[in-house]
Amino acid sequence: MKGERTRQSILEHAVNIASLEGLEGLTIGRLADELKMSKSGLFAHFGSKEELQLATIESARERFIESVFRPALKAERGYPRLMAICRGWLAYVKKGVFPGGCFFAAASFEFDGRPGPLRDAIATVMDAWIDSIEKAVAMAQEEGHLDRDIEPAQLAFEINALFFGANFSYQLRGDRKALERAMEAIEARLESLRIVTPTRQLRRVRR
Amino acid sequence: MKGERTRQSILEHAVNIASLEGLEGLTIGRLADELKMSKSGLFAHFGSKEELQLATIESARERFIESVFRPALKAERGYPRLMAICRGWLAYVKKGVFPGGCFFAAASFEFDGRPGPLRDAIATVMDAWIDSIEKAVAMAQEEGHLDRDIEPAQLAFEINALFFGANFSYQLRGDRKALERAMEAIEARLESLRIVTPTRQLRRVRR
DNA sequence: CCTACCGATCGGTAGG
DNA sequence: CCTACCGATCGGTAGG
Repeated sequence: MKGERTRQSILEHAVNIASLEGLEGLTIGRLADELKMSKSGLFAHFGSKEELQLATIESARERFIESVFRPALKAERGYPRLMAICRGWLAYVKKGVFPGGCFFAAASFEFDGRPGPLRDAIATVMDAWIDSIEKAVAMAQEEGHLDRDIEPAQLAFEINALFFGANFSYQLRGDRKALERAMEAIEARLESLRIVTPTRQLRRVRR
Repeated sequence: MKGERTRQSILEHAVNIASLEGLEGLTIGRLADELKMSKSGLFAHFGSKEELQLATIESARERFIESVFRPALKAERGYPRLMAICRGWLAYVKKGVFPGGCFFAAASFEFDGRPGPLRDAIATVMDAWIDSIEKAVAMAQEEGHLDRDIEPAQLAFEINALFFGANFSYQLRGDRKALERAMEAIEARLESLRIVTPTRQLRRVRR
């Protein structure tokens, strides 16, 4: 039990370091120092640096899901949930859920040229995430909220690109408007694909 | 003269390594090994690792400009040049001008959380690049090819986001359609802004 | 451009 | 969880 608590606090710290300095910039010595543990004591929790990195990715995945994906599931299927995902993602960057911006955007670019288990783990998380966006798009089409002509994979690609572009402009360029720019682009794109039924419009006007 | 040639060949190799493993993953020992030089012989060209990294960024910038920006200047001002920039960027990823995908996308995400001269150098290159896109948009508006209502900074943001999203999907996810998806999104967006029809204006005014 | 070094830090191990 | 250690590699220097 206590070992598990220690392990969790190590990983929370590891995720924060990695989001700023990269997963390769994460070193056991520094992590132990900052947590006032011995290197070997910390090391014993994982067995190898790669296992530590894999556990760090998994911890980051959980934090991401709790912060962005799970809250969005409270919104109604279809257009509202798709919008909740988008607003949630931008809010997650603004809130600084990871101190260095989106952990997975950084990890994706860090490992896209390095084959191995770390790259595979990151790709698996990202595949699942893009798939979640695609599913939200498909649901919006099924509910009759969104034009069926658009391929879910295409729209998911575009939405994710605007997320990454927002993270880039916000974190590197310090563009305070970056998150609003992304939202504006997403809204314009979704609006152009939206199917507004008369009943729905009436309900909106009355509200 | 000969020293300069050696320096250039060191930097070309350094750029390739850094595009795959990151600017921090670039080490003097490995670089010297692969170039069959002594560490200290290579080191003497730069004086410090940071100077090597800064020179690597500058070398990558030159390669990028020669590959993407300068060819696009041959296209006519306005819409054609803006399209040439977009096609050129996607072709540059497809051709593998840098073996690990876009050097500056990777460097941006690697250093956005690490203040210092390297981050500043990368930010300066990216600011200039985004500015080039903005200028191309503004010219297209001046030439009467593009709706003047769109803010150049907004459209440049969107185009760059689609570039980064394409690089991500292509490099990490291995999505062969990624570059076409980005082009499709860019074309759809530009097409929607291309000519201001009376109908469109009416709808806008009413809002 | 080289050989021969330096102290610091890396991931990891032995033994408790 | 610790101390005490290992070989390898890091950026960098001295001297030629």
